[in-house]
Amino acid sequence: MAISLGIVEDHSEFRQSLIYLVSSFSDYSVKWSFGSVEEALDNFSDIDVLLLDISLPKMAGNDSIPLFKNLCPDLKVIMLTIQEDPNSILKAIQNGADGYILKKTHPQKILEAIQQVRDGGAPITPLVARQVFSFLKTAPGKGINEAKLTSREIEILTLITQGFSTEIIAEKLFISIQTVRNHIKNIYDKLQVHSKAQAVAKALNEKLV
Amino acid sequence: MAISLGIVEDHSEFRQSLIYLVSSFSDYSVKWSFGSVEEALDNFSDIDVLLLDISLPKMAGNDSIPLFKNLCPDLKVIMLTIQEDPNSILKAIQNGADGYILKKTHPQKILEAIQQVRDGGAPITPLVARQVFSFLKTAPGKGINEAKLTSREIEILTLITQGFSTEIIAEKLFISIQTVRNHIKNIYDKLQVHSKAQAVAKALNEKLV
DNA sequence: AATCCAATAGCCTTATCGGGTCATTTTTCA
DNA sequence: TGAAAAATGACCCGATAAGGCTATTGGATT
Repeated sequence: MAISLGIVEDHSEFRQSLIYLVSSFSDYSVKWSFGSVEEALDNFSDIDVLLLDISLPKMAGNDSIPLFKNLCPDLKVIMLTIQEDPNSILKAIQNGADGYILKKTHPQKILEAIQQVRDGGAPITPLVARQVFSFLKTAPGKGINEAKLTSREIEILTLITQGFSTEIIAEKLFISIQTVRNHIKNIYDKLQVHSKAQAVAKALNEKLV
Repeated sequence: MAISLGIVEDHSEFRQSLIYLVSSFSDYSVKWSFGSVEEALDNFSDIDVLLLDISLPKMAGNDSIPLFKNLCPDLKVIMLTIQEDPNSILKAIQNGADGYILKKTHPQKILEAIQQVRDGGAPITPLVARQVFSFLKTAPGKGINEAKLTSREIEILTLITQGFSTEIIAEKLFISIQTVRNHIKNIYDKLQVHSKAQAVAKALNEKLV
Protein backbone atom coordinates (compact mmCIF):
# COMPACT_ATOMS: atom_id res chain seq x y z
CA MET A 1 0.00 0.00 0.00
CA ALA A 2 1.48 3.29 -1.12
CA ILE A 3 1.92 6.13 1.34
CA SER A 4 -0.55 8.88 0.53
CA LEU A 5 0.70 12.41 0.76
CA GLY A 6 -0.66 15.91 1.04
CA ILE A 7 1.38 18.97 0.26
CA VAL A 8 0.87 22.55 1.36
CA GLU A 9 3.47 24.79 -0.23
CA ASP A 10 2.91 28.19 -1.76
CA HIS A 11 5.84 28.18 -4.16
CA SER A 12 4.30 26.36 -7.09
CA GLU A 13 7.66 25.53 -8.56
CA PHE A 14 8.89 23.76 -5.48
CA ARG A 15 5.50 22.15 -5.07
CA GLN A 16 5.69 20.73 -8.57
CA SER A 17 9.17 19.38 -8.05
CA LEU A 18 8.02 17.72 -4.84
CA ILE A 19 5.17 16.09 -6.69
CA TYR A 20 7.48 15.05 -9.47
CA LEU A 21 9.99 13.64 -7.04
CA VAL A 22 7.47 11.65 -5.10
CA SER A 23 5.58 10.43 -8.13
CA SER A 24 8.71 8.77 -9.45
CA PHE A 25 8.22 6.03 -6.93
CA SER A 26 5.29 3.72 -6.65
CA ASP A 27 5.69 3.63 -2.89
CA TYR A 28 4.27 7.12 -2.60
CA SER A 29 1.31 8.91 -4.09
CA VAL A 30 0.43 12.57 -3.79
CA LYS A 31 -3.26 12.69 -3.04
CA TRP A 32 -3.54 16.45 -3.08
CA SER A 33 -1.50 19.62 -2.96
CA PHE A 34 -2.42 23.23 -2.26
CA GLY A 35 -0.78 26.59 -1.99
CA SER A 36 -2.34 27.60 1.31
CA VAL A 37 -3.56 26.13 4.56
CA GLU A 38 -7.06 27.45 3.96
CA GLU A 39 -7.45 25.63 0.66
CA ALA A 40 -6.03 22.46 2.12
CA LEU A 41 -8.42 22.53 5.06
CA ASP A 42 -11.41 23.21 2.82
CA ASN A 43 -10.56 20.36 0.50
CA PHE A 44 -9.05 18.03 3.03
CA SER A 45 -9.20 14.29 2.67
CA ASP A 46 -7.37 11.71 4.75
CA ILE A 47 -3.72 11.13 3.98
CA ASP A 48 -0.82 9.44 5.69
CA VAL A 49 1.75 12.19 5.63
CA LEU A 50 1.51 15.93 5.16
CA LEU A 51 4.41 17.99 3.87
CA LEU A 52 3.79 21.44 5.27
CA ASP A 53 5.64 24.60 4.44
CA ILE A 54 6.39 26.80 7.43
CA SER A 55 6.22 30.18 5.78
CA LEU A 56 2.92 30.51 4.06
CA PRO A 57 1.20 33.67 2.82
CA LYS A 58 -1.77 33.61 5.17
CA MET A 59 -1.98 31.21 8.08
CA ALA A 60 1.46 30.03 9.17
CA GLY A 61 2.17 26.37 8.66
CA ASN A 62 3.09 26.07 12.32
CA ASP A 63 -0.26 27.23 13.57
CA SER A 64 -2.17 24.97 11.28
CA ILE A 65 -0.69 21.69 12.53
CA PRO A 66 -3.36 21.16 15.20
CA LEU A 67 -6.09 21.89 12.67
CA PHE A 68 -4.88 19.17 10.32
CA LYS A 69 -4.31 16.72 13.15
CA ASN A 70 -7.80 17.42 14.32
CA LEU A 71 -9.20 16.39 10.96
CA CYS A 72 -7.02 13.32 10.83
CA PRO A 73 -5.55 12.24 14.17
CA ASP A 74 -3.13 9.68 12.73
CA LEU A 75 -1.72 12.17 10.29
CA LYS A 76 2.04 12.65 10.35
CA VAL A 77 3.24 16.13 9.60
CA ILE A 78 6.65 16.99 8.22
CA MET A 79 7.56 20.64 8.27
CA LEU A 80 9.46 22.04 5.32
CA THR A 81 11.46 25.17 5.81
CA ILE A 82 14.16 27.18 4.16
CA GLN A 83 16.18 27.97 7.23
CA GLU A 84 16.40 26.56 10.72
CA ASP A 85 15.01 29.18 13.05
CA PRO A 86 15.12 27.99 16.66
CA ASN A 87 11.83 29.60 17.57
CA SER A 88 9.85 28.14 14.73
CA ILE A 89 11.42 24.74 15.24
CA LEU A 90 10.36 24.77 18.85
CA LYS A 91 6.94 26.05 17.97
CA ALA A 92 6.47 23.38 15.33
CA ILE A 93 7.44 20.63 17.73
CA GLN A 94 5.16 21.91 20.43
CA ASN A 95 2.35 22.13 17.93
CA GLY A 96 2.81 18.47 17.19
CA ALA A 97 5.04 18.33 14.13
CA ASP A 98 6.50 14.88 13.50
CA GLY A 99 9.47 15.95 11.48
CA TYR A 100 11.31 19.06 10.47
CA ILE A 101 13.53 19.17 7.42
CA LEU A 102 15.10 21.82 5.27
CA LYS A 103 13.94 22.34 1.72
CA LYS A 104 17.47 22.11 0.47
CA THR A 105 17.62 18.59 1.86
CA HIS A 106 18.65 16.05 -0.74
CA PRO A 107 15.55 14.63 -2.48
CA GLN A 108 16.50 11.12 -1.49
CA LYS A 109 16.50 12.24 2.16
CA ILE A 110 13.06 13.73 1.81
CA LEU A 111 11.77 10.39 0.62
CA GLU A 112 13.49 8.72 3.56
CA ALA A 113 11.89 11.22 5.89
CA ILE A 114 8.45 10.32 4.64
CA GLN A 115 9.07 6.68 5.37
CA GLN A 116 10.56 7.48 8.73
CA VAL A 117 7.51 9.28 10.03
CA ARG A 118 5.43 6.32 8.90
CA ASP A 119 7.69 4.09 10.95
CA GLY A 120 7.21 6.24 14.01
CA GLY A 121 10.46 8.14 13.67
CA ALA A 122 11.05 11.84 13.70
CA PRO A 123 13.00 12.82 10.64
CA ILE A 124 15.14 15.81 11.25
CA THR A 125 18.15 17.11 9.43
CA PRO A 126 21.41 17.27 11.34
CA LEU A 127 21.52 21.04 11.24
CA VAL A 128 18.03 21.28 12.63
CA ALA A 129 18.94 18.72 15.24
CA ARG A 130 21.79 20.95 16.26
CA GLN A 131 19.32 23.74 17.04
CA VAL A 132 17.16 21.39 19.02
CA PHE A 133 20.19 20.16 20.94
CA SER A 134 21.33 23.64 21.81
CA PHE A 135 17.87 24.42 23.09
CA LEU A 136 17.73 21.30 25.21
CA LYS A 137 21.14 22.08 26.61
CA THR A 138 19.87 25.26 28.15
CA ALA A 139 16.52 23.75 29.07
CA PRO A 140 15.91 23.59 32.78
CA GLY A 141 16.63 20.12 34.11
CA LYS A 142 13.87 18.51 36.03
CA GLY A 143 15.25 18.55 39.53
CA ILE A 144 14.16 16.25 42.26
CA ASN A 145 11.37 17.01 44.65
CA GLU A 146 13.33 18.33 47.64
CA ALA A 147 10.55 19.02 50.10
CA LYS A 148 8.62 15.88 50.84
CA LEU A 149 5.14 16.98 49.89
CA THR A 150 2.41 14.40 50.02
CA SER A 151 0.72 13.41 46.80
CA ARG A 152 -2.34 15.39 47.75
CA GLU A 153 -0.22 18.42 48.42
CA ILE A 154 1.54 18.10 45.10
CA GLU A 155 -1.84 17.79 43.45
CA ILE A 156 -3.03 20.99 45.06
CA LEU A 157 0.25 22.80 44.45
CA THR A 158 -0.04 21.88 40.80
CA LEU A 159 -3.48 23.40 40.60
CA ILE A 160 -2.21 26.53 42.30
CA THR A 161 0.56 26.86 39.75
CA GLN A 162 -2.12 26.64 37.11
CA GLY A 163 -3.70 29.69 38.62
CA PHE A 164 -6.78 28.17 40.16
CA SER A 165 -8.27 29.78 43.24
CA THR A 166 -8.78 27.92 46.48
CA GLU A 167 -12.48 27.72 45.75
CA ILE A 168 -12.04 26.22 42.29
CA ILE A 169 -9.52 23.73 43.60
CA ALA A 170 -12.02 22.60 46.21
CA GLU A 171 -14.60 22.07 43.51
CA LYS A 172 -12.22 20.18 41.29
CA LEU A 173 -11.15 17.84 44.07
CA PHE A 174 -14.64 17.45 45.55
CA ILE A 175 -13.47 18.56 48.98
CA SER A 176 -14.31 21.59 51.06
CA ILE A 177 -12.58 24.93 50.79
CA GLN A 178 -11.42 24.55 54.38
CA THR A 179 -9.59 21.38 53.56
CA VAL A 180 -7.89 22.95 50.61
CA ARG A 181 -6.87 25.81 52.84
CA ASN A 182 -5.37 23.40 55.32
CA HIS A 183 -3.39 21.64 52.62
CA ILE A 184 -2.17 24.98 51.36
CA LYS A 185 -1.03 25.93 54.86
CA ASN A 186 0.91 22.70 55.12
CA ILE A 187 2.45 23.33 51.73
CA TYR A 188 3.53 26.79 52.86
CA ASP A 189 5.13 25.31 55.95
CA LYS A 190 7.06 22.75 53.96
CA LEU A 191 8.15 25.15 51.23
CA GLN A 192 8.74 27.92 53.72
CA VAL A 193 6.68 30.43 51.78
CA HIS A 194 3.83 32.68 52.78
CA SER A 195 1.72 33.23 49.70
CA LYS A 196 0.48 31.55 46.57
CA ALA A 197 2.71 33.73 44.45
CA GLN A 198 5.76 32.56 46.36
CA ALA A 199 4.59 28.96 46.22
CA VAL A 200 4.13 29.14 42.46
CA ALA A 201 7.55 30.73 42.02
CA LYS A 202 9.21 28.07 44.12
CA ALA A 203 7.28 25.22 42.56
CA LEU A 204 8.15 26.28 39.03
CA ASN A 205 11.73 27.23 39.70
CA GLU A 206 12.46 24.03 41.55
CA LYS A 207 10.29 21.86 39.35
CA LEU A 208 8.26 20.57 42.26
CA VAL A 209 5.24 19.95 40.09
CA MET B 1 42.79 15.23 5.69
CA ALA B 2 41.18 12.19 7.20
CA ILE B 3 38.89 12.52 10.20
CA SER B 4 40.60 11.07 13.25
CA LEU B 5 38.46 9.02 15.56
CA GLY B 6 38.49 7.77 19.10
CA ILE B 7 36.30 4.94 20.30
CA VAL B 8 35.23 4.03 23.80
CA GLU B 9 33.20 0.86 23.77
CA ASP B 10 33.44 -2.04 26.18
CA HIS B 11 32.11 -4.74 23.89
CA SER B 12 35.27 -5.70 22.05
CA GLU B 13 33.36 -7.34 19.27
CA PHE B 14 31.36 -4.25 18.44
CA ARG B 15 34.47 -2.15 18.90
CA GLN B 16 36.33 -4.25 16.36
CA SER B 17 33.57 -4.04 13.83
CA LEU B 18 33.47 -0.28 14.25
CA ILE B 19 37.17 -0.10 13.61
CA TYR B 20 36.83 -2.42 10.65
CA LEU B 21 33.98 -0.39 9.24
CA VAL B 22 35.73 2.91 9.58
CA SER B 23 39.07 1.66 8.35
CA SER B 24 37.52 0.63 5.07
CA PHE B 25 37.50 4.23 4.04
CA SER B 26 40.48 6.48 3.69
CA ASP B 27 38.40 9.44 4.83
CA TYR B 28 38.50 8.18 8.40
CA SER B 29 41.18 6.86 10.68
CA VAL B 30 40.78 5.36 14.12
CA LYS B 31 43.49 6.90 16.24
CA TRP B 32 42.71 4.95 19.35
CA SER B 33 40.05 2.80 20.98
CA PHE B 34 39.50 1.66 24.53
CA GLY B 35 37.09 -0.37 26.55
CA SER B 36 36.55 2.15 29.33
CA VAL B 37 36.44 5.88 29.96
CA GLU B 38 39.30 5.64 32.42
CA GLU B 39 41.69 4.08 29.94
CA ALA B 40 40.71 6.57 27.28
CA LEU B 41 41.31 9.53 29.55
CA ASP B 42 44.68 8.18 30.69
CA ASN B 43 45.86 7.62 27.15
CA PHE B 44 44.05 10.48 25.51
CA SER B 45 45.37 12.22 22.44
CA ASP B 46 43.57 14.77 20.30
CA ILE B 47 41.03 13.47 17.85
CA ASP B 48 38.24 14.97 15.76
CA VAL B 49 35.36 12.77 16.73
CA LEU B 50 34.74 10.45 19.65
CA LEU B 51 32.35 7.54 19.43
CA LEU B 52 31.25 6.99 22.99
CA ASP B 53 29.22 4.11 24.32
CA ILE B 54 26.58 5.13 26.85
CA SER B 55 26.55 2.03 29.01
CA LEU B 56 30.05 1.36 30.18
CA PRO B 57 31.21 -0.85 33.06
CA LYS B 58 32.60 1.87 35.30
CA MET B 59 32.07 5.53 34.57
CA ALA B 60 28.99 6.11 32.41
CA GLY B 61 29.65 7.48 28.96
CA ASN B 62 27.25 10.31 29.65
CA ASP B 63 29.15 11.61 32.64
CA SER B 64 32.46 11.50 30.86
CA ILE B 65 31.55 13.87 28.03
CA PRO B 66 32.70 17.00 29.86
CA LEU B 67 35.97 15.31 30.78
CA PHE B 68 36.79 14.57 27.18
CA LYS B 69 35.69 17.99 26.00
CA ASN B 70 37.87 19.49 28.65
CA LEU B 71 40.90 17.74 27.22
CA CYS B 72 39.99 18.69 23.69
CA PRO B 73 37.47 21.55 23.37
CA ASP B 74 36.84 21.10 19.67
CA LEU B 75 36.11 17.43 20.08
CA LYS B 76 32.79 16.21 18.72
CA VAL B 77 31.14 13.43 20.65
CA ILE B 78 28.69 10.95 19.20
CA MET B 79 26.90 8.78 21.71
CA LEU B 80 26.30 5.17 20.82
CA THR B 81 23.53 3.33 22.56
CA ILE B 82 21.48 0.20 22.28
CA GLN B 83 18.14 1.71 23.09
CA GLU B 84 16.69 5.16 23.17
CA ASP B 85 16.03 6.02 26.79
CA PRO B 86 14.58 9.52 27.09
CA ASN B 87 16.46 10.29 30.29
CA SER B 88 19.87 9.32 29.04
CA ILE B 89 19.28 11.14 25.78
CA LEU B 90 18.48 14.29 27.65
CA LYS B 91 21.42 13.81 29.96
CA ALA B 92 23.78 13.26 27.07
CA ILE B 93 22.60 16.39 25.31
CA GLN B 94 22.90 18.47 28.43
CA ASN B 95 26.36 17.12 28.99
CA GLY B 96 27.33 18.37 25.56
CA ALA B 97 26.92 15.39 23.25
CA ASP B 98 26.94 16.34 19.58
CA GLY B 99 25.10 13.35 18.27
CA TYR B 100 23.16 10.38 19.52
CA ILE B 101 22.71 7.29 17.42
CA LEU B 102 21.65 3.71 17.97
CA LYS B 103 24.16 0.91 17.61
CA LYS B 104 21.84 -0.92 15.30
CA THR B 105 22.02 2.03 12.93
CA HIS B 106 23.07 1.01 9.44
CA PRO B 107 26.88 1.21 9.12
CA GLN B 108 26.59 3.62 6.25
CA LYS B 109 24.57 5.95 8.50
CA ILE B 110 27.21 5.80 11.19
CA LEU B 111 29.78 7.01 8.69
CA GLU B 112 27.42 9.77 7.64
CA ALA B 113 26.98 10.74 11.26
CA ILE B 114 30.72 11.16 11.69
CA GLN B 115 30.87 13.51 8.78
CA GLN B 116 27.81 15.36 9.97
CA VAL B 117 29.28 16.27 13.33
CA ARG B 118 32.38 17.49 11.55
CA ASP B 119 30.14 19.71 9.45
CA GLY B 120 28.53 21.18 12.54
CA GLY B 121 25.42 19.03 12.37
CA ALA B 122 23.88 16.92 15.09
CA PRO B 123 23.39 13.40 13.78
CA ILE B 124 20.49 11.73 15.39
CA THR B 125 18.46 8.74 14.35
CA PRO B 126 14.77 9.30 13.67
CA LEU B 127 13.72 7.16 16.59
CA VAL B 128 15.95 9.09 18.95
CA ALA B 129 14.66 12.32 17.47
CA ARG B 130 11.18 11.16 18.32
CA GLN B 131 12.14 10.97 21.99
CA VAL B 132 13.70 14.39 21.86
CA PHE B 133 10.60 15.77 20.21
CA SER B 134 8.31 14.32 22.81
CA PHE B 135 10.43 15.86 25.51
CA LEU B 136 10.43 19.25 23.88
CA LYS B 137 6.70 19.05 23.45
CA THR B 138 6.22 19.03 27.19
CA ALA B 139 9.13 21.35 27.91
CA PRO B 140 8.31 24.87 28.87
CA GLY B 141 8.59 26.87 25.70
CA LYS B 142 10.35 30.15 25.80
CA GLY B 143 7.69 32.04 23.96
CA ILE B 144 8.31 35.55 22.93
CA ASN B 145 7.08 38.34 25.12
CA GLU B 146 3.61 38.51 23.62
CA ALA B 147 2.07 41.14 25.83
CA LYS B 148 3.94 44.37 25.59
CA LEU B 149 4.51 45.20 29.23
CA THR B 150 6.17 48.49 30.04
CA SER B 151 9.54 48.39 31.74
CA ARG B 152 7.95 49.43 35.02
CA GLU B 153 5.42 46.63 34.72
CA ILE B 154 8.13 44.10 34.02
CA GLU B 155 9.99 45.40 37.04
CA ILE B 156 6.96 44.90 39.23
CA LEU B 157 6.09 41.56 37.71
CA THR B 158 9.60 40.40 38.44
CA LEU B 159 9.24 41.35 42.07
CA ILE B 160 5.93 39.53 42.22
CA THR B 161 7.53 36.38 40.86
CA GLN B 162 10.07 36.70 43.63
CA GLY B 163 7.23 36.50 46.10
CA PHE B 164 7.15 40.06 47.37
CA SER B 165 3.86 41.52 48.55
CA THR B 166 2.38 44.66 47.11
CA GLU B 167 3.45 46.58 50.19
CA ILE B 168 7.08 45.49 50.00
CA ILE B 169 7.20 46.23 46.30
CA ALA B 170 5.98 49.75 47.00
CA GLU B 171 8.74 50.19 49.54
CA LYS B 172 11.39 48.83 47.24
CA LEU B 173 10.39 51.11 44.40
CA PHE B 174 9.73 54.16 46.59
CA ILE B 175 6.19 54.56 45.31
CA SER B 176 2.85 54.23 46.99
CA ILE B 177 0.96 50.99 47.43
CA GLN B 178 -1.81 52.40 45.30
CA THR B 179 0.52 52.88 42.40
CA VAL B 180 1.83 49.38 42.66
CA ARG B 181 -1.74 48.16 42.71
CA ASN B 182 -2.48 50.05 39.55
CA HIS B 183 0.52 48.60 37.80
CA ILE B 184 -0.53 45.15 38.91
CA LYS B 185 -4.01 45.71 37.55
CA ASN B 186 -2.55 46.74 34.21
CA ILE B 187 -0.33 43.68 34.24
CA TYR B 188 -3.35 41.50 34.88
CA ASP B 189 -5.17 43.08 31.98
CA LYS B 190 -2.31 42.53 29.62
CA LEU B 191 -1.57 38.99 30.73
CA GLN B 192 -5.25 38.19 31.05
CA VAL B 193 -4.88 36.80 34.55
CA HIS B 194 -6.68 37.56 37.77
CA SER B 195 -4.28 36.86 40.59
CA LYS B 196 -0.64 37.02 41.54
CA ALA B 197 -0.39 33.26 41.46
CA GLN B 198 -1.60 33.22 37.86
CA ALA B 199 0.70 36.07 36.96
CA VAL B 200 3.71 34.27 38.41
CA ALA B 201 2.80 31.08 36.61
CA LYS B 202 2.44 32.90 33.31
CA ALA B 203 5.55 34.99 33.79
CA LEU B 204 7.73 32.00 34.58
CA ASN B 205 6.25 29.67 32.01
CA GLU B 206 6.50 32.21 29.24
CA LYS B 207 9.79 33.67 30.40
CA LEU B 208 8.37 37.17 30.62
CA VAL B 209 10.79 38.17 33.33
C1' DA C 1 -1.44 72.87 20.62
C1' DA C 2 -3.50 68.67 21.01
C1' DT C 3 -3.16 64.03 22.02
C1' DC C 4 -1.54 59.74 23.75
C1' DC C 5 0.63 56.99 27.12
C1' DA C 6 3.23 55.77 31.19
C1' DA C 7 3.64 56.57 35.82
C1' DT C 8 1.93 58.36 39.71
C1' DA C 9 -1.88 58.39 43.50
C1' DG C 10 -6.22 58.14 45.68
C1' DC C 11 -10.98 55.96 47.30
C1' DC C 12 -14.42 52.33 48.01
C1' DT C 13 -16.21 47.61 48.24
C1' DT C 14 -16.19 42.81 48.27
C1' DA C 15 -13.76 38.61 48.21
C1' DT C 16 -9.93 35.92 49.31
C1' DC C 17 -5.95 34.86 51.86
C1' DG C 18 -2.81 33.69 55.70
C1' DG C 19 -2.30 32.35 60.39
C1' DG C 20 -3.86 30.14 64.50
C1' DT C 21 -6.32 26.38 66.75
C1' DC C 22 -9.04 22.28 67.08
C1' DA C 23 -11.27 17.77 65.75
C1' DT C 24 -12.49 13.43 63.11
C1' DT C 25 -11.52 9.79 60.05
C1' DT C 26 -8.71 7.00 57.09
C1' DT C 27 -4.31 5.17 55.66
C1' DT C 28 0.11 3.65 56.36
C1' DC C 29 3.56 1.41 58.54
C1' DA C 30 6.43 -0.48 62.17
C1' DT D 1 -2.34 -3.92 66.95
C1' DG D 2 -1.09 0.59 67.88
C1' DA D 3 1.19 4.81 66.83
C1' DA D 4 2.16 8.09 63.24
C1' DA D 5 1.01 10.39 59.16
C1' DA D 6 -2.29 12.04 55.92
C1' DA D 7 -6.67 13.77 54.62
C1' DT D 8 -10.71 15.73 55.87
C1' DG D 9 -13.48 19.66 57.98
C1' DA D 10 -14.44 23.72 60.87
C1' DC D 11 -14.08 28.44 63.40
C1' DC D 12 -12.18 33.11 63.99
C1' DC D 13 -9.66 37.31 62.87
C1' DG D 14 -7.00 40.70 60.69
C1' DA D 15 -4.43 41.56 56.50
C1' DT D 16 -4.19 41.53 51.72
C1' DA D 17 -5.81 41.28 47.22
C1' DA D 18 -8.82 42.34 43.40
C1' DG D 19 -12.08 45.13 40.75
C1' DG D 20 -13.99 49.48 39.52
C1' DC D 21 -13.42 54.39 38.97
C1' DT D 22 -11.24 58.85 38.86
C1' DA D 23 -7.37 62.03 38.44
C1' DT D 24 -2.76 64.47 37.94
C1' DT D 25 1.78 64.82 36.00
C1' DG D 26 5.40 64.60 32.59
C1' DG D 27 7.25 62.99 28.33
C1' DA D 28 6.51 61.66 23.64
C1' DT D 29 4.27 61.97 19.38
C1' DT D 30 1.55 64.25 15.95
